[in-house]
Amino acid sequence: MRLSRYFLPVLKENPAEAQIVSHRYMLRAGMIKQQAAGIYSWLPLGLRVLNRIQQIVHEEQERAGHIPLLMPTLQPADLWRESGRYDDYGQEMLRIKDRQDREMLYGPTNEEMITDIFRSHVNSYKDLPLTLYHIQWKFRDEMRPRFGVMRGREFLMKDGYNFDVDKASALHAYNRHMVSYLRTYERMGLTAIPMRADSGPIGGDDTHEFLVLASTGESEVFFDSAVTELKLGNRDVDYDNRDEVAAVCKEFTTLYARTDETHDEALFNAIPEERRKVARGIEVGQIFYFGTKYSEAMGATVVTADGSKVPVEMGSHGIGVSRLLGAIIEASHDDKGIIWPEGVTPFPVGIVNLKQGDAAADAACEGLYKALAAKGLEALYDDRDERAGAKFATMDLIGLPWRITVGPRGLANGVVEVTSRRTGTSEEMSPEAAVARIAEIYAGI
RNA sequence: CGGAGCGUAGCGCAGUCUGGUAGCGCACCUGCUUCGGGAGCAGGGGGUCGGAGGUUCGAAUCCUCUCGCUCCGACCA
Repeated sequence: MRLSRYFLPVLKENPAEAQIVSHRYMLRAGMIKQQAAGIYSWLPLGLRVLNRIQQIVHEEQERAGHIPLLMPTLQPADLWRESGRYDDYGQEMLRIKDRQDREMLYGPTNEEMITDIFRSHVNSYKDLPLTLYHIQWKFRDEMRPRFGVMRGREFLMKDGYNFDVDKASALHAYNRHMVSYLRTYERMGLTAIPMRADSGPIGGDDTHEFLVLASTGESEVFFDSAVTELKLGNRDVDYDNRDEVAAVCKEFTTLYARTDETHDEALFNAIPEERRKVARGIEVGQIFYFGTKYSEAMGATVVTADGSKVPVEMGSHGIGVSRLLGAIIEASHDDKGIIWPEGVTPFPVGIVNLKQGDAAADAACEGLYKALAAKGLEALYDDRDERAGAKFATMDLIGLPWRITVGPRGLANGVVEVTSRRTGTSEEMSPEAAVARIAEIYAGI
């Protein structure tokens, strides 16, 4: 993408309404525009990151054997009357009437609807296990939206629902989700710690929240510092192997890590003092096992091998997709702007032409741009007629992890500069070597 | 929903207390110079001061109502 033809409305000054760093940078980098309290338009740069995150979520869900579908944002009230939640949900649910005076709602979650889909089409234990998920906009009419996309009223969420014939199978689905989530967050450059959580109004027995440590987090968390060292890495987990999946879960949930809801002072104090940490965290996901709460209420049953009819065992599992943008920025930025991890960056690399209009510089930039494109890497080429300082400032703000700087001075020696946004270190090399370097960095991503 | 603030040009703000017909910086447009970390000079365009009503010769400024947004708290992906 050539910046001169792109739509990237960056702001030099901090908008007054933005109090936390991720909100400020998302506004300043031209990623979002607020339309009402907790409701945002996604501008091109923000949409690119949102799409990257969605793609990673999809890939990891499908790797775990979960099936994507898409349910609507609007739902009929009657479905929610079956579970009893139409009355329970309260003011947070946005209720609407259509022209026929039918009661509708803008979905805050989809347990009822997915259960309806399931009961309409599945009757036998032979069709299980089944996990269906979607990534869809939700609306919760929060009392107090805040912090930009971190607590919006309209937000994009991945929500998945497992259907299993018995509790052991459902718990395997729960574990499968935990492992797939660990991998998902790691691919986004995040350390998200699963913490034993409180089940809240959705109800259920087993539940973990995934928290990203950040000083601006809304939850207080207590943990053994050793949990932050755990990494899933590239290990090849067989998602169908119950013991293997359970072992990974055990590895990641044995050390103490809890939110203030479930914190146990006595257990916490048993941790060696130097590893005892109290911090704040951003909740970026949650997994639940809730058994037959919805299947019983809504008549979602299957016939088992012995011919009896049982309500299916269920769980639901969510990732706050739009919130992740904020969480990633909170976890990865400096005083100049955002620092995107390679996995989610809107563009893999930026090209800065220090002297637009200089024949050699222009030609070298065009050459780099095309050579990168040929390797499947779309660079953001700053071809504006701006001074070097302005171009650097823009690149630093929007946070592309790698920058290739091209100027007449370097070209006279046959070199361009490759700079890491994270470390700030630069290395001179030929344009061909620069392309190869960037391609190598993104080879596994 | 309780508490506290704020709405003046695209953005950041001053002006409001003490009423006299709107200003600064950035951004934008034109020209010249400049050009490896948000350039300089000169010129220019842009605002029914959130909205409605009221007081007054006169309202951004005083009064009433209203809408919106932000922050703290209780609730939440």
